[in-house]
Amino acid sequence: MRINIENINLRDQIYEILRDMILQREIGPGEKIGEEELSKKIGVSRTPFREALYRLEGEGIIEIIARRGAFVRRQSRATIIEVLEIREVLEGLVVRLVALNLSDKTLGQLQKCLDNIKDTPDEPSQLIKFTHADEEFHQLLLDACQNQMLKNLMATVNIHLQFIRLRTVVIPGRAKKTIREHYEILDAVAQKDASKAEALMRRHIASVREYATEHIENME
Amino acid sequence: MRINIENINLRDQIYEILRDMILQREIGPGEKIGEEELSKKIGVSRTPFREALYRLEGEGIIEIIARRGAFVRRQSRATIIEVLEIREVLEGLVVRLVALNLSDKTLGQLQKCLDNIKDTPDEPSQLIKFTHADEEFHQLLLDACQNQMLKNLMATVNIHLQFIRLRTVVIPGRAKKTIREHYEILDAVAQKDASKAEALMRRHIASVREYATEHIENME
DNA sequence: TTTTTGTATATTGTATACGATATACAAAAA
DNA sequence: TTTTTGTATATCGTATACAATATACAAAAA
Repeated sequence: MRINIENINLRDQIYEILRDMILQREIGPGEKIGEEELSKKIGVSRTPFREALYRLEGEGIIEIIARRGAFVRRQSRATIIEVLEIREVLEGLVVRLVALNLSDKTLGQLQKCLDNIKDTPDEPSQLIKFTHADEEFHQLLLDACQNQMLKNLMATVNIHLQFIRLRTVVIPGRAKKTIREHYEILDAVAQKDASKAEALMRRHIASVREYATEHIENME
Repeated sequence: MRINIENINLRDQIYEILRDMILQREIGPGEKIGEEELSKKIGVSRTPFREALYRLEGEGIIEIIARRGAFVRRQSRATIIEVLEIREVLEGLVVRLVALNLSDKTLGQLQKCLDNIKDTPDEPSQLIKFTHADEEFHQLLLDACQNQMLKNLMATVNIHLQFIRLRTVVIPGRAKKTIREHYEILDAVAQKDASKAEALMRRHIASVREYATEHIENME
């Protein structure tokens, strides 16, 4: 018998470092990832570095062009819509699964998450709080859904989403609308009405998608 | 200006070779993929070989254990259900998108696909034909949906499905039921009733999932 | 001046080499 | 006989070395 200690290897660590750097815009869309330069800065050789790059390419985060280099993909309007279409059905599945298998602990966490933000005024200075609350609500649901593969897929989808999330919440009056919809979803989940929860979540996400479809002309 | 010739590099080729080998059961579940041995047999060094392995791990196809090796993942009952839950909503999205954007060519191909098989007797000796027709129907829909990211996700999902597809169709009377359901879906698509098409597809996939839930005790 | 072409340089793609660890097996102890 | 422990071997993880090509820049021609 043997305890499976964490798989400590460089490629996994580098993968996460690069993913986070792209997420945090330390490497922006269209920018090149120089192997020699960045791997040296991190302090590893190119071999595990390139393994990480290849996984990122598989997830559609970067594009590797032979003998030219690895580039962070630009999010075109079409790509954003594609991601949001997928997000709609996957988030719907998440909430359906949660409704079918709800623990008191999860219910409490969701409730608290919404209650914490509900009295915050919808002002520009507070927008980051709404963004965090929004992300936390969806993340709590994801953590509670008992489908590991779905969690993995959503992790990738969320990377793509990160590029537009701030822009979608930042609309006058949108923050309060989001919270109202979250409460409705939570009610359905609490009643274990999986179909209703899924339908509400899909409409919630779809409204974000429709906004993006109309307003985002070209993402930089 | 520069024409983007196919990205000819070894890691992409090796990735496809390994994926197909696993798909065709040339390397079975639980089996080890020896780097030295197999890369030598293919005729490449371990470097691009390992890059391919790392992408496969990211897709959940294999598991890499540090200093032990890469192993084809066994499909547990829980994993199969996870995949089928995801497949249900993604296939639903596929058919919704196709209904919203249907070309005459696609409609013709789908029609022909079903007509070709509809008079085949539902006998054990013919089962492989039903399997092929089933795969072709779903693949035609996927090809026609205009969401590249969805195509990529479904490609991965389909690898996982490959392990159980034959077992799900092989039920007395199931083949004819499948064709009937496919015709109903096609009708909804032809009428451009996206919601109906999606709902029918989801029910269709869900019935496969329910069968798997009940009957598959432990996949080898 | 503008365009073209050749060469130097930098960077990626691939192979090989080296270091670390898990596994197998044999030998010794209980 | 059974269990434990030490060592040899094989295989994986990482680093380095070499090969191929894209890019930049300079020189020459138009």
